[in-house]
Amino acid sequence: MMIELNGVTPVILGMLFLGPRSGYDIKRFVDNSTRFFWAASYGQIYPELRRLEQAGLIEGESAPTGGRQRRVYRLTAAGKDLLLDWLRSPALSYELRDEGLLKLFFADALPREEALGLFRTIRDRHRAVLDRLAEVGPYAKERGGFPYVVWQGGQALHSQYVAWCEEMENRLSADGKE
Amino acid sequence: MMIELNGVTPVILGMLFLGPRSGYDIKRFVDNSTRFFWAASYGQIYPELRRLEQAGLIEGESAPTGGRQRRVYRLTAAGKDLLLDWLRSPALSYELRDEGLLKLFFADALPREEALGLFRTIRDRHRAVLDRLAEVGPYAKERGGFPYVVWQGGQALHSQYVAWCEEMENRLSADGKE
DNA sequence: GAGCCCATGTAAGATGTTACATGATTTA
DNA sequence: TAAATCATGTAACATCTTACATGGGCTC
Repeated sequence: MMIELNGVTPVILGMLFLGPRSGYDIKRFVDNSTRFFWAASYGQIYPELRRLEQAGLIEGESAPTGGRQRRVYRLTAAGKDLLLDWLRSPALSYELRDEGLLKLFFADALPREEALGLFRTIRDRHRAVLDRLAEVGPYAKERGGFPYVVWQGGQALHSQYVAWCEEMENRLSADGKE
Repeated sequence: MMIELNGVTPVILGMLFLGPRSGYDIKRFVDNSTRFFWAASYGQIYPELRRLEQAGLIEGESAPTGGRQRRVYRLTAAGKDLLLDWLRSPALSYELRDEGLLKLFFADALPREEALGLFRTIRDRHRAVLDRLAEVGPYAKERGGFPYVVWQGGQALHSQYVAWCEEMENRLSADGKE
């Protein structure tokens, strides 16, 4: 019953709460949803599926597609309990690793024109994220519920980045100095 | 001359561009500045300082405080060049790991009241970040330049999180459903 | 003189990504 | 029939954090 949670545990429990899935399905779904704020790789997913099954938190069933092997997992009652425990736990980690902001932080080393160019580069990066979000938007909307709420949050967040870059570039271009 | 850049390389080059510093100084400065979007630990900093010195990108000088050993590094011309190369490189990684959004994503598993409570928890987390930012604000402002620009960006970003949480909680409380 | 800060450093472990291996099925 | 996709899995690698060891100096 006592099981250590690692980075991928809640993702798997949560994804299986949304419905039975294979490891492959989980990976694909993650890449179109939580990927924007929480990634997961095969190297984490497959070993963890077996660990969680051994602990009785999920149950796997062979469900081949033709001759193609496939193992679909579903959440057990114990697994649902653990998901709820995690959702109710006070811990809320937050880690950001943003090379754009890091470059901007040291941009005084660059000639001013190039430094201001960073705003455009960063803006474009977040536009690309917005494009990606727009691609998955229809699925998020169709699904509804909290996943769609979070999708809207992502839009707001990256739109804010874009707006901030444009505002800052304009402001700093206007002044000779900041 | 050919040297691999790792996660801590640009931080060290950038910090030494801002002025000569010891490893300890770098760590302390990072924790009050880039930490918000780019962390660095002793386990990365000290080995990297030696590697960069061997490569001729930085130069260390013993500068003890009384009998207390201390080694202060400064950027060489080659180091400055590498910093500029990095600043001009097109790559801009971005990774977010936000347990708050992850919980929100799976919040349909919770009773509605508790799910809405997540907005308050997340909001408080970002208020705490804003408090931390406010603490270092005076130093950022005094320093000015791009570090201060980035500090303002951090404020905008986390204020946006706070505002979004409050807006969403109100909106979803108003509807019986979303 | 106890406890905290300065200062350097590393070992061990946790974590995560990448790339590949395998093999079946579907699509062009 | 070649290429893409489905599907599982792991080994090797890269990365990063934590905790500790060491020792001097400062403050109460």
